[in-house]
Amino acid sequence: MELHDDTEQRIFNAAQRLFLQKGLSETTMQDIADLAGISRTSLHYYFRSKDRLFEKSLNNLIRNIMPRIDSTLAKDISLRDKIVEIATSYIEQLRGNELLPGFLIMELRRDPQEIIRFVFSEWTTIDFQSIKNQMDREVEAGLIRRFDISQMVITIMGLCTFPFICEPILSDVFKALGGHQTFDNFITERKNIVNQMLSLWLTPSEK
Amino acid sequence: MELHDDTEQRIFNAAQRLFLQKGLSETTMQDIADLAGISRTSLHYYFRSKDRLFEKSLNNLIRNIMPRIDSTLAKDISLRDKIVEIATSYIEQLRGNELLPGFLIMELRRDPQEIIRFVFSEWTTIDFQSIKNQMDREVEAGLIRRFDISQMVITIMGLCTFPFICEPILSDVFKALGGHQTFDNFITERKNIVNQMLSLWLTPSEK
DNA sequence: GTCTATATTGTGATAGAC
DNA sequence: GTCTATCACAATATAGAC
Repeated sequence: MELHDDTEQRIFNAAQRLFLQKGLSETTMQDIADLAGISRTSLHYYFRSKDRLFEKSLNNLIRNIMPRIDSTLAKDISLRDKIVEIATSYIEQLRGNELLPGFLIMELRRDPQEIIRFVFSEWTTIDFQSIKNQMDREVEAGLIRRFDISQMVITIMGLCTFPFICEPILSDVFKALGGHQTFDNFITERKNIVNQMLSLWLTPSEK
Repeated sequence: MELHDDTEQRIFNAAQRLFLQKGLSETTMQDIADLAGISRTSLHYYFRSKDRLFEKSLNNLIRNIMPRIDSTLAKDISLRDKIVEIATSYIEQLRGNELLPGFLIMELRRDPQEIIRFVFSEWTTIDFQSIKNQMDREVEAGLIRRFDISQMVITIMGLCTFPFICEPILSDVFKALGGHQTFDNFITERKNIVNQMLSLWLTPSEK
């Protein structure tokens, strides 16, 4: 991301923030111009159209949306430990990007193909075969329960992202349920729960 | 829902379907008129404005969005069995309403207050105190692990809704991961997984 | 590079003929 | 009730002065 000058960067930051919060169609060029402190028409000088500006924002935002798993998968630890580490570090990753999961889902509804293309480009570096091999070995050795990778991906994403998706209403839910936690505490506790749930589930049942 | 005549019903159905698919701002009165087979201006005769039409659609759609839990909670079974039954029957409930979870999340981003009001109106019938009492008794008896109700709600919603949210891209994911399942099989299998995960997690660890 | 002025289109809404 | 004609307005985008 080498942007030519300061103004261009300011516009880009403003656009990203607004798209992230409100999505494409609810964000107007006027909104972006106001936040960037520039006149509406000048946006077109830097970015030809709203669509091009959005596309650039999307490409930048979407990079933080998937769990970073390569380094964990490369470690020499059990598959169960890898999965738990992926999930908990994903929660940590989302902590600084609370709005990303909701944004992803809005995009997924608006243009599923766009998301598919991105997800696949992320997955080219992942060696699924070696995951399956490790699974075979550890199932054989009675260390882990066999699982379907698609289901695992959906499970992890659901467990980790859903609190962030619900963040706008969570503080009211806490009140209703008699609790008095902060969102931050909730997320910290969440890491433990996800850790436990995945560990227990992946442990093979003793016959 | 007693609607005056057939045309009004047709409009209402068209509007609901489009709002569900594309959300409020991406749906135009023209879209609705086309799908209902009527001229654009005639919509205003039946429903004063787009906002009123959307509000009526929302009130109707949102009723199927939360798990139906009252009858399960009233049963004379263990708390663990109640939770598992709530989750699995929720998945079954969503089967006929695949688009609802995504719609809920779009709404939640557009107008969180609206969703909060609705969730609370749904929860007035729930006796949280009796859940807590049952939990106390069963924790005492070593039958269940103590859990936080907010976390449980988020866990169940995340596990159950996320496959439906991802439905538009799931068939491509199956291909990429070498699987060849249908979405329907995936959901059936999902019920087992959610059942297992919740059961295992709620079982107290033996010391 | 940045602005003012303007073109163009799409959308929600109303008035009035039939 | 349903349509045609029209209004009002907001939003993207372009042209051209400076």
